[in-house]
Amino acid sequence: MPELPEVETIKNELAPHVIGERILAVTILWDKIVRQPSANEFRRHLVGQEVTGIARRGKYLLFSLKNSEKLLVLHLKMSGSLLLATASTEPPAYTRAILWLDNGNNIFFRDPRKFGRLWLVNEPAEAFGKLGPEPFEEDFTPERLAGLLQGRKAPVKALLLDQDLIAGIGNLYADEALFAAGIYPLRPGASLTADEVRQLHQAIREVLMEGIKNKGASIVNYYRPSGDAGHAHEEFKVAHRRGENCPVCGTTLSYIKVRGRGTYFCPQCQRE
DNA sequence: CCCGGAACCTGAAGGC
DNA sequence: TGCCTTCAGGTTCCGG
Repeated sequence: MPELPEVETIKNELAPHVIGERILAVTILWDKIVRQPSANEFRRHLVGQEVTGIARRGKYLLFSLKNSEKLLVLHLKMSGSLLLATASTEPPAYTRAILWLDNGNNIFFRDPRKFGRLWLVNEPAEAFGKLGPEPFEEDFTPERLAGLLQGRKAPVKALLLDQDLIAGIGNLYADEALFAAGIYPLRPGASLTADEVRQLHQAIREVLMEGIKNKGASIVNYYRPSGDAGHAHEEFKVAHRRGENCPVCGTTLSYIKVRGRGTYFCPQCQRE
């Protein structure tokens, strides 16, 4: 599913079609997609509201409304996408919810695996609790990263995926960042030197920035609101490149599982 | 608190 | 072809 660069792309490309538009109707095709409140209350509160803005926090999207203090919060999880369509377009297969807008730019929330969720909340924390710093905010410094890794025995890759520590990094960009920093994914968090932490900090920002520039990575189930693919995966060095060679040294890339997640790295450039 | 694994879902792809 | 296993970009819950 979308990680930070994909969610950022969706936000950017959705915004001009959605901000200032009124929600004429809400269709929920699978009730459990609405996490809070009930599907009925969710629908009732949103109908007639005007969308005034879209923001991203980590991998969450937040829609603000004109005549309500409440926020519409959304998470796409593994397989969700938001597709824009005109009123005449049929909802694609696996559409779980639809927002009908008064300019005909309806939003289809498509999600084959049914992991995605919607919330209507007074405070963002009701939807996502505690989230770590945004990678591009000023408060995310190398020192802050060092503090987050301090005393942690878990693999550094697992820590990068922990949204309580840093918001927005997912499985693909974690692999890319560790490769760019030359760090073996199973290294305990606390074992990184100050220099390695600095490199990792810079690598995180670089790979995420590159991902945004390329409009996200379309490996499975990621589409931009237009239905187009992103291009970030074409630039990936190791992520999801099983059996291929390291673009730096030519060594065959390794594949292991870290906390159940497929992990790609170069055994030569990222030594134990 | 920290850590690792299972659970939540469905479909596609690969091996035999 | 058919069947079985593995894999897929995430989060949450549960046990140690």
